[in-house]
Amino acid sequence: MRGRRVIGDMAVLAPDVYEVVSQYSLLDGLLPDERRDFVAHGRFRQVQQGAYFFYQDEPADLFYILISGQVKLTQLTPDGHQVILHYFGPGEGFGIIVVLGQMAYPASAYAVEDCTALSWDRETTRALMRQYPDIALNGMEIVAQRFALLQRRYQELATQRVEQRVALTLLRLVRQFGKRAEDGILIDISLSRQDLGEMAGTNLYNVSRILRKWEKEGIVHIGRQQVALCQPHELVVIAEGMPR
Amino acid sequence: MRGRRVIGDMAVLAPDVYEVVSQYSLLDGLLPDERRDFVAHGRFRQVQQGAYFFYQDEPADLFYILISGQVKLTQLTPDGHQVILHYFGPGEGFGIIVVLGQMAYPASAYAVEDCTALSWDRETTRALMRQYPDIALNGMEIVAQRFALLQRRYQELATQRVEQRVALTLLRLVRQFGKRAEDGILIDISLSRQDLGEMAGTNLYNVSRILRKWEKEGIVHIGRQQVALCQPHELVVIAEGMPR
DNA sequence: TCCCTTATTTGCGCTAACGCAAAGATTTTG
DNA sequence: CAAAATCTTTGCGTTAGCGCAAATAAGGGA
Repeated sequence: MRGRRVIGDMAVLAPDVYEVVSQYSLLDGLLPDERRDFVAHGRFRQVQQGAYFFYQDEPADLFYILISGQVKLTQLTPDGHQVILHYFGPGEGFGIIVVLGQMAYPASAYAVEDCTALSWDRETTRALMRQYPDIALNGMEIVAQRFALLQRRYQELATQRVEQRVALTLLRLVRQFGKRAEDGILIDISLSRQDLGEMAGTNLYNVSRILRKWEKEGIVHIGRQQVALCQPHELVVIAEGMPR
Repeated sequence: MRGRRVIGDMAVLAPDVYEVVSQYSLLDGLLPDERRDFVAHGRFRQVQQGAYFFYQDEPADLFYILISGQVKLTQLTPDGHQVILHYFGPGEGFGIIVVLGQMAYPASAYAVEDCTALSWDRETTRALMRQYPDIALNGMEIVAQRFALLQRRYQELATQRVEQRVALTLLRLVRQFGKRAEDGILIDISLSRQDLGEMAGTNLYNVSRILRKWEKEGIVHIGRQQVALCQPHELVVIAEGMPR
């Protein structure tokens, strides 16, 4: 992140911010000037590592597009269990689904690293969607994709066993956060066994046992809070098949 | 359903059809004439019991609002497991989330009973949303609610045990399809033990055992393909609490 | 550098849940 | 009305997965 100057409520942003936001598929089909208008309505916000963009059950009044950093979307159950619904990286939007309703955030957004983001409030978003209907339509498409993904994860949780779900979780994360490394493709986020458990619907003990087994089979390389895939194809086999 | 006359591609519909559709929250904030315009663009379709409105993986080109009957939204896994994502009753829309994207239906829509519905194709829907931006905004809200519901079910599946999930499933169904009856509140859809299992993420044997236990405790009345709740509050207790 | 905190591994016992099989009940069909 | 089909119940053996406990490893800060 480079600097910014604030003029009234709006932010005149460094060029790279515009780059990141305007490439988000929410703005597909808009002209450069329209994109600039959209970005100019966003308010700049920084959230430190370990802090929250918003909390579950709080009124949903802002949606965000992440510029830099990583965000974890979590849900806490009344009995203290936590579930990780999604990780977001730069250029992805979150809160977008709920900001238009009069509802509360159904989940909390936690800054895994120091983050910068732009935010838009409900009324601004509504106004922008009225002015540029493409934004609303693109929004629907983004939501549809996230919905389909969640449905699929629901189905997996209902029908697949733990080992397959961990494999599926890793494969999804590697598509989103994979970076080439010497020892395979590294999932470039801080990811504890606990985190993986909360994503795959199990506990840290099982995750540890499974990763350990895969490590011995040469399928993955694991370290503290990180996983790298050495033989992704083997994971695909595990994720799909495996007689029950 | 009363009669209909088809003029070109559009349907001039009996008043009760207009009633059902125009009360759907998708049309909130529209004037009666605008609602009529929207409804007039819908195409009438009948689907017999046991047939499908659409199949999973087929291109998503139509969305529907159900006029009469019941629809089950299901997903089939590669290894043959079925999951029930949702039941729809009259006045509810389905396929609405995906029709705007270029995606395939992520699930199949099965007619549990003889059904009648109106449908709109992608281009018509886009055009109507451009013309009446409220429709797009309402659509976002509907989607947001369905999304929050699915997230919650995901979380339940990940953290609650089977008995609680069955209780939660029944409580949700009773809110949607509950009808007063002599022996309590009947869930007025055809609902086998298998169906309940596919909703709650378990198998028919466990569902049978659990319902049987509750029957003996006087909490529910069960029959072939049906469930009535006698003491809903007891179910709430089971759904929430229960030390692990 | 050492200490403290946090993350990971692994053994172990336990039980919730699975799923076959077979019998019983209810509905549909010919 | 009998036979077939479908749905439900229940016994029973099995096991996948849970979660405590305790040891080990790896950072991070003073």
